[in-house]
Amino acid sequence: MKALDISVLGYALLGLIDVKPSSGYDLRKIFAQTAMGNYSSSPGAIYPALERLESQKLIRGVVEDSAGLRRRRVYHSTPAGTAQLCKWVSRPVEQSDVMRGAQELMLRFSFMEHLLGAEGAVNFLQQFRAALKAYLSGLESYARTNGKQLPLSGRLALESGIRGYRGMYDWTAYALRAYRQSLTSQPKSSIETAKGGLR
Amino acid sequence: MKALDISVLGYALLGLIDVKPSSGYDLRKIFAQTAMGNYSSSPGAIYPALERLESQKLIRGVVEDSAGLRRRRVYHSTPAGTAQLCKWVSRPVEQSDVMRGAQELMLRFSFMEHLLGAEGAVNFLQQFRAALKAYLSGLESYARTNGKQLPLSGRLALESGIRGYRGMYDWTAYALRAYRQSLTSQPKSSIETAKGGLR
DNA sequence: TCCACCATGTAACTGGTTACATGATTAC
DNA sequence: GTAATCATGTAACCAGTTACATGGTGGA
Repeated sequence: MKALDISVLGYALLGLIDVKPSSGYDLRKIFAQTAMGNYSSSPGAIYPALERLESQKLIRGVVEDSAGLRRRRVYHSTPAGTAQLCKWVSRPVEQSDVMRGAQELMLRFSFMEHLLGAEGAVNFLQQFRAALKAYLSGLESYARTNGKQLPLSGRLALESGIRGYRGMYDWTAYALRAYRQSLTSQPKSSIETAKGGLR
Repeated sequence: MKALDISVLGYALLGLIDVKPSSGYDLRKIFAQTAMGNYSSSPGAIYPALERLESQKLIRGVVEDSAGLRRRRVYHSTPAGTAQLCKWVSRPVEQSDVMRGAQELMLRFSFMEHLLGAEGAVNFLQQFRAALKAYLSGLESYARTNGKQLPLSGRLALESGIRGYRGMYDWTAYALRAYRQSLTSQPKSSIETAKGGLR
C-alpha cells in the first residue's frame, strides 16, 4: 500500500469535515468567508479534492434530500479519515515546515485540540517553539552578516520576516500559558493525562 | 498581444536577475541558502521558468565559457523585462494579496527600491499599511464574534494570524520611519523626486 | 418571467514536484 | 580513479486555476 498522499487542501477539508459533516458548498463558504481564506475555495479545487478523499475512504458522502432544496452531498469522516488526520497533526515539527511560512503548522494546530486534546497541543507548541528558535537564530545571523549590503527595502523585507517569526515565537509562549491555565482550572482530563503517554 | 502572465517564481527570478545577472545555478543557490527559501529551488522549477522568461524576451541568456568550468548560461534582464518588473511592483495593493499572507507583497517590496527608488517604496508602504488596517479590523471583528465557539487551539491559531498581521502593520510604520530618515539625511534624490510622479 | 442564490460539477491548461540523467572539473 | 561539486536539463505526474455548464428553488 502506497503511503496515500493528501494535499494541504485535502487535510483542511478532512479536518473541517471531521469536526462537522459538511457539503462541498459549506466548505467553499468557509474558505471564502472566514479567516481560512488562504485555502482556495473554487469548485474546481474543492470537488475533485473531496472525490479523492472519498475514493481513499477517508470521508463518505451521503445525499441529503430532506429539505426541498437541491440534493446536497454531505460528507462525514470515516475512522480511517480521522486516523489519517491524527497522523498528520502528530507529525514532528520540521524546520522546513517553519521555513515555508508555518501556515500548514498553524492549520494542524487549529485542529489539534479536537484530535489530540490539550496534551497534544502543548506538546506541539513545545516542538514548534524550539523549531522557531532555531530558525530565528539562523535568520538573525544571516541578517547580521548580509543585511548591510542589501538595499534598504531588501533589508526591511528581511526584517519583516524576522519580526513575523519572532512574533510567532512569542505567541507560542502565550499559547502555552493559555493551555497551562486551562489545564489547571478544569482538571477534568485526568483520564486523558493518564493514557496520553504517546510520543 | 495577450497580457503575458508570469508566476511569482518568475517574478522572483526576474527581480534577482535584474539586480544582478545570474545563472540558473546561482539562483537555485539563492533560494536554497538565503532567506528566500520559500521559493522553490528545484531544477525542475527554475530552468523551465527561465526558459519561459527568455521566450518572452524578458531576459537573455549568454553562455559564458571564460573559466575552465562547465558552460554557464548567465541571464541578464532586457529593457522589456525591467519594464515588466516595474509594472508588477507598481501594482496597487489589493486586499486579496494581503489575505494570502502578503508573501508576494513582501517580495515586491524587496525589489522596490532598486526599481522605483525611495518614493516608490514609501508609496507602497502607505498602501500596504491601509490594506493591512482594513484586513485587520475585519479579522478582529470576526474573532470577536466567532472566537468563543472555537476550541482553544482554533482560537489561538486565529489569534496567531491576527498577531502576525498586527506585527506587519507595526512594521510598516517602522519602515516608513526608516525611509523618511534616509530621505532627509541624504537629499540626493531631488531629480528623482521631480520626475517620479508616476503612481 | 426573470433574477438571485443554492449546489454540484467538468474540461483545458499550466506550473511545480519528484526523480532521474548527464557531463565537466577539481581534489584526494 | 573516484568522489564531490558545479551546472544544466528532461519526463511523468498531478493539484489547482479559470471558466463554463447545469439545474433546482424562492421571491419580485
